[in-house]
Amino acid sequence: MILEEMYRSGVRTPNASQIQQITARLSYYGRIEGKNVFYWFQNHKARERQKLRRRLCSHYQLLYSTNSLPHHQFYCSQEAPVFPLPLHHATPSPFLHQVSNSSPSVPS
Amino acid sequence: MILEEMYRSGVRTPNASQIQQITARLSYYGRIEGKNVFYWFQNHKARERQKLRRRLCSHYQLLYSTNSLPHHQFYCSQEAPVFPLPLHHATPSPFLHQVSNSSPSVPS
DNA sequence: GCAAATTAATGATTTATTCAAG
DNA sequence: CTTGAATAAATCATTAATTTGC
Repeated sequence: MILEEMYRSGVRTPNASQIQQITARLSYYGRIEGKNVFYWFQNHKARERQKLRRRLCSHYQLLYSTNSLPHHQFYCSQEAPVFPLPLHHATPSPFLHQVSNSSPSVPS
Repeated sequence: MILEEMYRSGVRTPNASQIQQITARLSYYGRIEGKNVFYWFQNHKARERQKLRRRLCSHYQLLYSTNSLPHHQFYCSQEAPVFPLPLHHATPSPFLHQVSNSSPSVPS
């Protein structure tokens, strides 16, 4: 419960000193080592991502099968949205505009 | 997924004809233009760097607090790789074993 | 009820990848 | 181009839950 609370409040990859603290706190309840805390966060983070990915996956499969929509933005990790969406519409930003203008090597 | 596969296999700044090819391939799944592919690679490259920088940054913070090593000595420093952790049983991998011996920073 | 068998969850280890430094 | 370090992803191993046949 303590670890999940920490995870919920944003802890993902605690550094050595954080791990120290957490371990100290948990050791009240029984024998535990820093590596156990380390592994817990590794595994928990990975498995949360996995769950999210599965959810999105089935969602997009659904969309795909019903609407023939492309399933862009397949999964997003907490800190880094991975697949950007194709822009289907209008008005590129000035910067983008400039890039595309000065770069005929990247045609539409 | 396709783009990440390409990125993983080394594509970073595709040239015009590469972008053309990629765009053609992706257009199977929906509307997409060359600039979207171009931007994707720009952004993905940048964000991967960002992530790494964050990681290194927190690592440096840690070292500072524990060892007071200057940045440029860090990678050469003999002691103080931080993670992976000690194994307690059976034939640990050479890698982990070596690290755990030299890494007191996340003790049990 | 109650073990054996099966499935799910969790802990631990290995592998693959990323960027930057040399 | 190679190497080091961090760590995400995949996998292996073990423990907990659940199901099944009696």
